[in-house]
Parts: sequence; structure tokens; C-alpha cells
Amino acid sequence: MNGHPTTSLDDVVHQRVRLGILAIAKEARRVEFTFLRTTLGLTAGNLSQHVAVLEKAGLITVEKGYEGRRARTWIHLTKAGKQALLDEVAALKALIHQLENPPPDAPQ
Amino acid sequence: MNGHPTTSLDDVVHQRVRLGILAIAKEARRVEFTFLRTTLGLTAGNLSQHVAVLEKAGLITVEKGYEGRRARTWIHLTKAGKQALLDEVAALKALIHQLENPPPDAPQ
DNA sequence: AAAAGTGGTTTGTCATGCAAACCTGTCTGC
DNA sequence: GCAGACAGGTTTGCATGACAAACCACTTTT
Repeated sequence: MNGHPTTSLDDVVHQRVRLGILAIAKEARRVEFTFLRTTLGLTAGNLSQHVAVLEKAGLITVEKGYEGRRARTWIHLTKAGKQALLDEVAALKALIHQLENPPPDAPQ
Repeated sequence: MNGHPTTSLDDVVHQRVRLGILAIAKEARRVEFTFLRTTLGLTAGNLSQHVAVLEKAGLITVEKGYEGRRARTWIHLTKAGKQALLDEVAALKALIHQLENPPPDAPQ
């Protein structure tokens, strides 16, 4: 908890696209790959890679199956993923707080 | 303002180290290179590169001079830099708000 | 005047982000 | 029933990015 608030940000989580994935995944038990793709405005290739990074980091799990005859991929947030998201939010809040409550030694 | 909050994040600003630089630079009229280096826990080479990115983006200016006989480099936040930081914070707040006030259709 | 320190920049390397190309299977028209 | 369009992703290729090591210029110490 020492140093600047930004030093406690995790590079895996603190990334525009992945932060979006985690945030959306938190809202429901599972999220469709395609929903993420359109909501975040990504190409499938790009999303596929970010999903792989998050899965490798243990922050999400990936479920493959069928909806009728159509192949589907669903994303689930893990416990670790939920915690990582909370940590990120805590760090961001600390940063925002510091920005909005500057220490009184700022010379203009 | 459509899409997910994360889609309005700027990749130049939304980066751990650069966010730290901008946040610190906002606190004072100018900041020493070395202060940034130690506060953010970076190597000089790494910081030098991030400073170059921010300068090229017009978010900071770089002042070189002497303090006594010692070479010094100072960083100043520009108007655009201040605005970019405000935009980032606004987007982060929107994200945090959404995470803490989930829409009521979440099926557990 | 050699050595150690200060203050950074440039270089080299590996990781990352991204879209194009590709692959597997499905539906539709003919 | 099979050619072509479509759905749903994955893999590949490339350009950029992040990082530390090596380096450069100058200063202070011994």
C-alpha cells in the first residue's frame, strides 16, 4: 500500500478491453462471446486473445457448448477475477480521491 | 457516450505508468524527472520513453535546464493533459458507478 | 586523474494489441 | 445434395509498446 496508487494496478486487469470484459462478466453468471464482441466493439480475433489472457491468469473460465446446433462460447468470472476487479476499483478510487483532494503543499 | 464505459478510455492515458505521471504532474506546476522516477518505481529508461509518448501526444511539456551545475528535466502538464486526465477520471467514475449499481436484469 | 556518482537517452529484446486470413460447421437457394 | 453465404471463433503476421541494459555526458570525490 506504499507508493503511488497507480503502482498497485495490475497490468493484466488495468487494460481497456480486459477491464471491460471483467466488468461485463461480473453482471451475470455467464456472458456470450458475441455479446462481449459487439458491446465492446472488438473484432473476434482481438477478443479471443484477451479472453485467452484472462483465462490464463485465472480470472475467467471459458465454457464451450451449443445453443441448439450453434457453437457458443461463454465467459464466467472466477472468484479470483471478481477479487481482481475489486482490487482494480479500489486502486482507481484511491487515485481519483487523491486527484480530487490534493495535498495542501501544491504550489499552484 | 454510447457503448461500454471502457470504450471511451484513451489508450495513451489509460496506462499504469502514464496515468501516474499525469496524476503527479497535476499536483504542481512542474515535477522533476527523478521525483517521478522514484515515486513511480521506474528505471530512468522506462520513464524517459513514457515521457516521450506523453510529450508527443501534447499532454505534457518537457523543460530542460540546470539546478546549480546539475542537469535537470522537468515535466509540465498542458491544458490538453489536464483535460485528458479529467476525461479519464470521468470514464473511470462511470465504470465504477456501473459496477456498483448493476442493472436489475442480472440473472444471478 | 581515476573512480564513482548524477541524470538521463538510445538500443535491443521480448511481450502486447490488433486485424486479416483462415478454419469448422450451419443454413439457404437452386 | 451441393455451391455459396453465414455464424462463430482461432491462428497467424505485423506493427507497436513496455521494459531494462548499455551507453553518453558531465560532476564530484579521492
